[in-house]
Amino acid sequence: MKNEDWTELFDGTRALPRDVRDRLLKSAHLVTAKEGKSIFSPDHIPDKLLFLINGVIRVSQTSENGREIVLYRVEAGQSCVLTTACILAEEAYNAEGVAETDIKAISLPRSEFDRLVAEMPAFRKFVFSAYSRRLIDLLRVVDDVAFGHIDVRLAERLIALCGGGNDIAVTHQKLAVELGTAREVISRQLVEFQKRGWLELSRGKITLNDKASLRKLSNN
Amino acid sequence: MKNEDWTELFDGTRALPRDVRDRLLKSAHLVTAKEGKSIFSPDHIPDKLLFLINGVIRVSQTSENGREIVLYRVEAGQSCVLTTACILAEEAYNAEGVAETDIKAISLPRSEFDRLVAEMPAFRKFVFSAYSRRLIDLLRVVDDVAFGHIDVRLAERLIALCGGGNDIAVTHQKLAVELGTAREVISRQLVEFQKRGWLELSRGKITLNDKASLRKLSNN
DNA sequence: TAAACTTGGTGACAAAGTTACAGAAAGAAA
DNA sequence: TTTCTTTCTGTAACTTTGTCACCAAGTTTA
Repeated sequence: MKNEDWTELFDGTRALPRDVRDRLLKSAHLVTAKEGKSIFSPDHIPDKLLFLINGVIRVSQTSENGREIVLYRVEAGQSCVLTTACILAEEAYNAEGVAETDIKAISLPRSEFDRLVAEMPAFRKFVFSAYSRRLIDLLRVVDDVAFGHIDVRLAERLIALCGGGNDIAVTHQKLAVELGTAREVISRQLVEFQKRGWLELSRGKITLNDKASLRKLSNN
Repeated sequence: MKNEDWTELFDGTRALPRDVRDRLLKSAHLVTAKEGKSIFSPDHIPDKLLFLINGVIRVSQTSENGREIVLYRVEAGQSCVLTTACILAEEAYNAEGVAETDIKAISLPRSEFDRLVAEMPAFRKFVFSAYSRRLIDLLRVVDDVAFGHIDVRLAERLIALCGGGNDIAVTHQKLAVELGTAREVISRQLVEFQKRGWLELSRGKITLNDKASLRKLSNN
């Protein structure tokens, strides 16, 4: 991307008056990160608000005994509010954001963030909207983990990850992290799906043969 | 409580200038609800911000198949932000807030809420603080449900619920809802604790005999 | 090529959730 | 009071999920 007007890309900034947007173009700056880079973690909480232009940030949580669960993903056009939330709260938490792809984002200083929230109703709405989005994402995770069945959740996730195509490049361990369970549980379930002819397994790759059945199991 | 200055009771309003507080005393009004009353639910989302003066609101989530889990509690001096969050997001969610005791609260109209967030840094900080508090509460719930062991979680909850004393007036079913599990699982675990001499069971009541052991199991 | 690491397969077992009842205690109705 | 009804608890059998231990095949590194 050329050095274009990124304020055009976000709901929260597109609606702002021209002079404010020009101010933003000066005060904020572009940051990039390679795939796999940690964007925030308990050790490293940035004091900026991130607006994601390109790529995906995967936010996950790791337990004491090392198991991990994916909470949600921040996609292009969205902002990463968990960090700003957690600057205020001084309680311990163990969520981490990792660049799932190479990413490009706008980094907005806290002072400017505060000022925008104060002065611009459109921006305020965007921020609150982002918060509620994440709250609801988490409600969904709680529901899934507490009450969901592993076969349904796995089918759901496979459909979500294939993205139009039929192949998914993913290890059983990665899928286990998606759902917050153990690798063996995923392997078992995948073999079961394979027996039903719904998919083919190979090292590091899953080929979906019968998306309809998977979709049916996952109720979408 | 007499018709006092409730703005003194909240972090978010105590720090405001006198004239703003006087304005609030006029625009907001006192609401009360009896124990057991539903404060908000998917069917009924109030468009006000609630400031809780007295009592406790229990926020829980119910699954399709009827099982339920307690997410967190809103206590006196806190505000109930989940509702405001969810007005914006149009996605479905199934959290409900129920008055766990008789409650007394201040109801602030949305317009006034917006204005305060815009104009008053102290209020803004309070609101963001409330959001992050809930986000972190939910992170904790996810961690517990996904990775926690039921004996540890139950011990923890028993210690939290006894509140200084030794008796807890609660049914096994209620405890199951606290942890998002089944009644039978709780019964089984309570019998185990009883065998170890940590507590006594009777209908609708649990008497803790050895809080130290429970506390040790729950790692606090 | 050999060694080290990653990925996946498997069996045995433990923990937690489900199903299906039964009986005791408390409260309401006759 | 006695009977009926509801609520609460106990329990056994079974299924699902999570854990542990270990091995084998593929991949990368030395």
